[in-house]
Amino acid sequence: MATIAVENYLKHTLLLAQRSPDGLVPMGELATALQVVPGTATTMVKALADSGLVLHEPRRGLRLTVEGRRVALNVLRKHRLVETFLVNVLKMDWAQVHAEAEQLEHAISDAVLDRLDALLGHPATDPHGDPIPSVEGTLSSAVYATLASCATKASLRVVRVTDQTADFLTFAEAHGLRPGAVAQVLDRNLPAGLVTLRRLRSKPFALSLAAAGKIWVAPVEAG
Amino acid sequence: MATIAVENYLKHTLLLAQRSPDGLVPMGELATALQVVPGTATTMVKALADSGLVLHEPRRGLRLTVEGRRVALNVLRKHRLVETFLVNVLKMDWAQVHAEAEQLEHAISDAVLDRLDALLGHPATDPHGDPIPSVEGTLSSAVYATLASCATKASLRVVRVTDQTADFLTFAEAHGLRPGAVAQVLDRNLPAGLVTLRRLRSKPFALSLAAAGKIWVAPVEAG
DNA sequence: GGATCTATTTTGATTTGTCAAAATCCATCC
DNA sequence: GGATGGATTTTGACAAATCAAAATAGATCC
Ligand SMILES: [Mn+2]
Ligand SMILES: [Mn+2]
Ligand SMILES: [Mn+2]
Ligand SMILES: [Mn+2]
Repeated sequence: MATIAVENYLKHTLLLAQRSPDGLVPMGELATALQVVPGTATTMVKALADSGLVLHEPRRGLRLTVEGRRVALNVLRKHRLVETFLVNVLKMDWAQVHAEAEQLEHAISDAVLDRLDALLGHPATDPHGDPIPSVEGTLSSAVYATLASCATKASLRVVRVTDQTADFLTFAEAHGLRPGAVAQVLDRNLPAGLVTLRRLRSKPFALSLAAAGKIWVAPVEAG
Repeated sequence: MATIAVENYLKHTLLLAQRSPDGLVPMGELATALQVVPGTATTMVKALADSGLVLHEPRRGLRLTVEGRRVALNVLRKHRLVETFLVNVLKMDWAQVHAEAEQLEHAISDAVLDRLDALLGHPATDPHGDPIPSVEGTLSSAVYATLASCATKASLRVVRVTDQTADFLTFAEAHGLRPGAVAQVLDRNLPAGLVTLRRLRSKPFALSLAAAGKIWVAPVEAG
């Protein structure tokens, strides 16, 4: 069985590999994500490579093997289903559940996972709009526009909020920016780095381009 | 924060101290319960004593400090509430949930614990009839008769099944011996070590005195 | 092409939790 | 009172995961 540390290394490797065309994850990015010093990541990655869970290309980075990806997807599925349970069933704050799931993802058996999945009605996404890997190991990689890149004036549906920090999620929540909400970009001022937004029947407000880029949106008529 | 190992040592110390009038737990019993060799338990207990969680009386045993007992009760509360959740909400087999809870008890935060407790309606006992410690840290120590010690012929209500092994629980379940069930002892043959039992409107069956001693019962009119 | 800078790796050490096996204590039994 | 035996402790070793700091490899920039 994979230890908690191994599960965390594999899960973060999967997440970092997503935004890298060749799936190669630099050692430094992995170390930062896991909050360890670079030397620790190197040591661990070599051990993971010995176990056949990753391929280590010295000085270039690492990538998951098929087996490593299988384990990582299972952990990610647990993480996101647990978050969904905590929000939908236990009614916890969506800003808190990431930290909780970070622990629970390692303690839940596959048997409990299946029951949770059924109880929740086999959800496709978690409370933040993050896709939940299927039991078979498929993970949606759909890419959307963001409030920093979308057309102005059009009505758009929020589909995903890609920042797990409690502060950002609390801010988003306060302005009604959760998956399902409808909003339109009134104005985008690139020199100032500001986006002005209005939710359906609410007062307009502004946020930075950096913050806007974390909110993914889709046309209202779709799905 | 206490590590998983520390939490397990404290929880098992609490459980073993329950059936010892002075609360002193011999090192060997603790080692057996935790499935480690005696030397490992000695080493760990000395570390726990340094942390102020137990008192170590060399060659005699150990006992929990007030702080150690507080931590142990919190872990036990998590264990038993998780078992209750797994059986009552996720409809899992009561023979499986002990092993699941053994992991989950270390991954659940106090915030999640409170929500679970509310969702379950603040239960007093878990699916096996084991008392759930209160948030304030009180734990019922009520002692009942067992099918090995109770009066014969009288109708009795099962209140607790004190063996967590899957085999025994599956056997008990198969004969309807779960908390709430009503049964009577038809006969007790001490030389043969056999107890003959009948549940309400069911065929009589026999089990060993050892097995009968694990089923706790109370008069039907009580509680 | 050589100096410089940065990411990565290596080295040596530490913490936590464990085992195997030897040493020791102490209660009990003649 | 001394021998015996079982429980406990000690000793030495090990695996997993980590850090601090030194060494190294590559890329980049004159
Ligand atoms: Mn985690
Ligand atoms: Mn999420
Ligand atoms: Mn446990
Ligand atoms: Mn129980």
